[in-house]
Amino acid sequence: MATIKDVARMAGVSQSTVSKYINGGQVRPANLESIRRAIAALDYRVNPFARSLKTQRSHSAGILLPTLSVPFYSQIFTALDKVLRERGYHTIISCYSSDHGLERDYFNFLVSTGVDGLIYLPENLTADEFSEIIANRSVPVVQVDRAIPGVCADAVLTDNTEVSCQAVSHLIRSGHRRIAAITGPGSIQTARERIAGYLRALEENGIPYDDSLVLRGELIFATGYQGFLHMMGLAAPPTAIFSTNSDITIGVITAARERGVNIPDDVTVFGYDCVDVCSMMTPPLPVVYQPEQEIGRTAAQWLIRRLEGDGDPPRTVRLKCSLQF
Amino acid sequence: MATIKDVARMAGVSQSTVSKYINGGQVRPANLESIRRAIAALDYRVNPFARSLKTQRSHSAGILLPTLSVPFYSQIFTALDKVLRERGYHTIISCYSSDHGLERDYFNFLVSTGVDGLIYLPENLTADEFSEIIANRSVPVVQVDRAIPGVCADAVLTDNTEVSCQAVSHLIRSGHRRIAAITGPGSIQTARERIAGYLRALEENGIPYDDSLVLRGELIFATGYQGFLHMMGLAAPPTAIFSTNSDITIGVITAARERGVNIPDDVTVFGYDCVDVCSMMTPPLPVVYQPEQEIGRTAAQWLIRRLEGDGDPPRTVRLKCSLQF
DNA sequence: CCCTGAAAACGAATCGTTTCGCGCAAAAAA
DNA sequence: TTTTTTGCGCGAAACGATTCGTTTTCAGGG
Repeated sequence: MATIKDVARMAGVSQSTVSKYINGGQVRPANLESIRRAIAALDYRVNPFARSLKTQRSHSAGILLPTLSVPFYSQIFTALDKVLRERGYHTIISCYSSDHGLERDYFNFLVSTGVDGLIYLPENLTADEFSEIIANRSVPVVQVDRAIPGVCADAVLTDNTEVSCQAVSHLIRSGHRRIAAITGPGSIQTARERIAGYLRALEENGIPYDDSLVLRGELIFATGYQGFLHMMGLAAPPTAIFSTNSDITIGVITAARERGVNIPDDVTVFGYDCVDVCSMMTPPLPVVYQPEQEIGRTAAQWLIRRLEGDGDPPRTVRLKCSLQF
Repeated sequence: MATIKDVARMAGVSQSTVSKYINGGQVRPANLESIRRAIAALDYRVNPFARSLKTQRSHSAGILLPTLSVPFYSQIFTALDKVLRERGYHTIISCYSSDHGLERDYFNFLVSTGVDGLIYLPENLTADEFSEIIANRSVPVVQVDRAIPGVCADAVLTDNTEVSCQAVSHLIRSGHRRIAAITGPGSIQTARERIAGYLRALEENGIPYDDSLVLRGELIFATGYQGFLHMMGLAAPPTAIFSTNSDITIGVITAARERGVNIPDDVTVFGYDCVDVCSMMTPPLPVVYQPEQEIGRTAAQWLIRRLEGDGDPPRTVRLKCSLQF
């Protein structure tokens, strides 16, 4: 492989001039041409490792999230990636499968890999673990969808509580009084917020809270599937279910189909995410739409700002979700 | 940031000894302990750039694919990533949005980024473009799901023709004679193969081929949606539709719902991929299941083998798909 | 007590860039 | 023409690890 030295020799200039050429500095037209030719002749390409060693930058951003198998996350990623790429960054991705140990390890690994910055969708990490890994390293982090309490870093979130309240209120207006909620574990911020919205809607409408109608579990198919069976087995089953995650929703619907329970005649289901799947149901499922594109774009833009040296105090934004019928 | 030099000084040994310690060589117990302490005291971490410059390896694998928004791809990625991570590689991902220009650019970019190897799901690149980018660089490439004709590299594929033939034969056995196929553009290998299977099934069952029943378009929602409307508008509409992609299937079903066409009473739909979504339909959609896990795992394992120096001639495997009712 | 040989430490060179200060020459101002 | 400015090229010193050939260390045997 040819090096910058070879190019310099062949072009009859010094290394520094070639370097300047490569990085867009001023070079005399005559030299410019001979360097161009030498590079072409030698098929020279910059060695990224040497460059990074010198600059201490890799032009890469780490993305740490639970999984890409959930459309909500993969959509966010797609939007992220587009923006980052346009700015010359590539993305190093890590999925920790909702495993606390892996989450910590990958976070660590990612940081020591030399990423310039990090976009992070947290789940189990504590503020202490976070600080310990980041230590006195200068790696900007943008949190997405959830924020670790006590961590000092940007966060791009959604208005879970607000939109959940709207969704449940909508069910109440449609005449439902016994409304179940199937959601993620209490350790996950978004799950807590969505339940908070659910509770607020009940309260605002004077409906007493029934503990047996709220179910928490992992954010997976089985939670919805079994949750549905559980709810239908109650002495007084709900007439509507607020399902706060796409996998859970698919589980709920599959269980209903297998049991011959008709949606929405026998029980109404309100979903979250994966709008296209919900809208292909007969009739379409009402659903909470989250602005994945905007979330991803915003997070990427914020990270880039930090990478360009913005030292302002961390900020948080709550993007608006909407109901889709 | 502390360097290996600082550690050496504090521990009272030479750099090379510290290096040996880090990389798991033999070190005298006394030194071992003092190095350990120095590293902890200084919070020293290996500088990945310096290491890579020296070794010319980054311990990273590039993944180049059309998008992660399609479950089939994201599932493959998930499986890939797991295997690679376990072996200490991180993954740099690039989605080219089915755009020929981006595909070429990102391929180039990825290679010049310094990845050790590449897992590649190709779409538009020609063998010439491929060779020009790879040139005399020693970056092993494993192709996935599709293979560029004339390119000399490993390929992990599925038996598209075979399973498509089975699917269509199944429809025929159920009494269908007018079966439509909605599929990807002819430029995509898998689309061609699936149509080949469709044709073989017709032929084996003595059903004449009707050109108006085969529709090619992009692998997106709109193709299915409009394809469905088109088919139903024919003078003699089909009684079954073989839909060879998940987004297309969702489009087909949405269009059917909006038009009040009942599936499967009015028209039968046979899907491809996204088994969980298909199985939540009432009744479940029959569907071709592709072994995403196995595809991803195999590709990752093959790449690792190459990275470990395996110089055998390239191989190709066709993994078996199955029908799911 | 010395010698021997293997194990481990050493020091310097190297990987391929970028950067910094200096100097020269040509263009602009006097 | 002389002086000042400006524009570019040059050479050498980093960046922080690994590696290689050589020297030191230290048991154990004679």
